[in-house]
Formats: sequence, C-alpha cells, structure tokens
Amino acid sequence: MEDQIYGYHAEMCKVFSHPKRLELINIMRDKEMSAGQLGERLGLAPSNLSQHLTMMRERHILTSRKEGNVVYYRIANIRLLEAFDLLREILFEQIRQDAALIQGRTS
Amino acid sequence: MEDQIYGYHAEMCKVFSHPKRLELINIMRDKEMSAGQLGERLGLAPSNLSQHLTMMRERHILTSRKEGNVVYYRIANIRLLEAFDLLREILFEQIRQDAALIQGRTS
DNA sequence: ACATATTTATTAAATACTAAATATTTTGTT
DNA sequence: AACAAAATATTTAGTATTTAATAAATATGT
Repeated sequence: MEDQIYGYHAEMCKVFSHPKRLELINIMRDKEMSAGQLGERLGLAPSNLSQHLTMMRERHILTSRKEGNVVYYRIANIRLLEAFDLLREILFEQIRQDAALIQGRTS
Repeated sequence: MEDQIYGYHAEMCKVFSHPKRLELINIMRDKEMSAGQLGERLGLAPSNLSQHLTMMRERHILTSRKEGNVVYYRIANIRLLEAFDLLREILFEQIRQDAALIQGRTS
C-alpha cells in the first residue's frame, strides 16, 4: 500500500521534472489558457506541447474543457502552485548558499 | 536567465520522480543515516543505492560525511520535507476526489 | 477548405538496474 | 609492525527501459 503511494507520488512529481512543464505551470498559474496560447508562450511545436498536456492531464495536474475547436486548460488544484513556489524558493536558498561558499573560500 | 532557473528547478525535482528516492527522503527525514542502513531499509542493491545517493548529492539535496568506512547522509535543507509533505497531501486530496467521483457516478 | 488540436510512428537521448571491478578503512593474525 | 581478510561504499560497463522531440497523419469544429 505504502509502496503504491510512493509510486503515485513519483508519477505526480515527474510533471515537475521538465523545464517547459514548469514554465507552463508558472505562466498559467490560476488562469485558464488554450493550447494555442500555451504553445505560443512556450515556443513548443503543437504536437510536442500536446504530449506534455496529455501527460499532465493523465496525472490530474491539469483539467481541460473544449469550446468549439479550442481546448482550454487549467491547473486542477491551486495548491500545486504552493508546491511549485516552495520548491523554487528552496532552490534559490541553495543557490545563495553556493554563491556564499564561493565568495568566502580560502583556496 | 529565467530559462536556466527552470532547468535547475527541473533537475532538482528529478530527485522526487523515483519511488525509492521518495521513500529514502521519508525514512531519513531529519535523521542522519549510513548508506548501509538506507540500503537495508529500502531493499536496494548497494551499487544501485549509491547511484541514487550520488545524484541526490549532486543536486545538493543530500550532504554526506565519512566516519571510518561508513558514510553518513543527511537531507541538506529540512524545508525539503515541507515540499515532500505538501506534494503528498495534494496527491491524497486528488485520490479522495477520484474516489468520490466513483462513488457518486450515475453510469 | 481552414483552424485548432491530438495521435501515431520513428528516432534520439536520458534514466535505471545488474554485475563486476575498484577503493578505503578496520580488524585479525602472526 | 606487517600482512591478509573483511566490511563498507563507490565506480564502471553493459543492457534495458523510459522519456522527449520531430514529422506525418488524423480528428473535429467553423
């Protein structure tokens, strides 16, 4: 049981393990955006973007809604943005620490 | 610049994208553990575990310290556990929602 | 027919695992 | 002290699997 949780948890986190998917999350935030708009902003080929969107929807990170022939996407759970921001902040802390080490080194 | 940040952010998140690495984080928490103890708990072959530890250390998620011939590992920034817990909680919310949908469906 | 988006197929690149080889430190023996 | 053996851990090589990108084909709605 617990093993399965780690598996699902890992699958969810794979969404965060690609730069363009992170950028997607960050530009979308709590807004709704069409596939076309996203492709424009991210500079991704339609088919490539669609694959990213599909994998994110499969993991329930995104929901979608079709209106005419345009498909709108939205982040399913806004709390995901908290996680995104927290991880980014941890990254910044780490970068600052590395920078401090380089400044203060004796070698 | 911003592009590079997404790259580093993604690299960091790759640590979370494997079940055993998540389990490692969760059993280690704020304690210090040796490679041997971790291998025992996780049921991983020494060489395989060592590869996971190396990639986590390269990304500054873990620090290490050697005493005699045993190497002790520790999570570099305790805030990482906040991120771990938050993501896991988001996962649970999502699972509960899916379960509710199945319960209440009309089909 | 056109616009928007997805799917499929192919190929390239990255990731993960096993097994074998290589350190490194401690322990035991003479 | 000197040496071999054991214990702990890492590194390297080889293979298999997964992930990502491009291009072509296929929907679907206007």
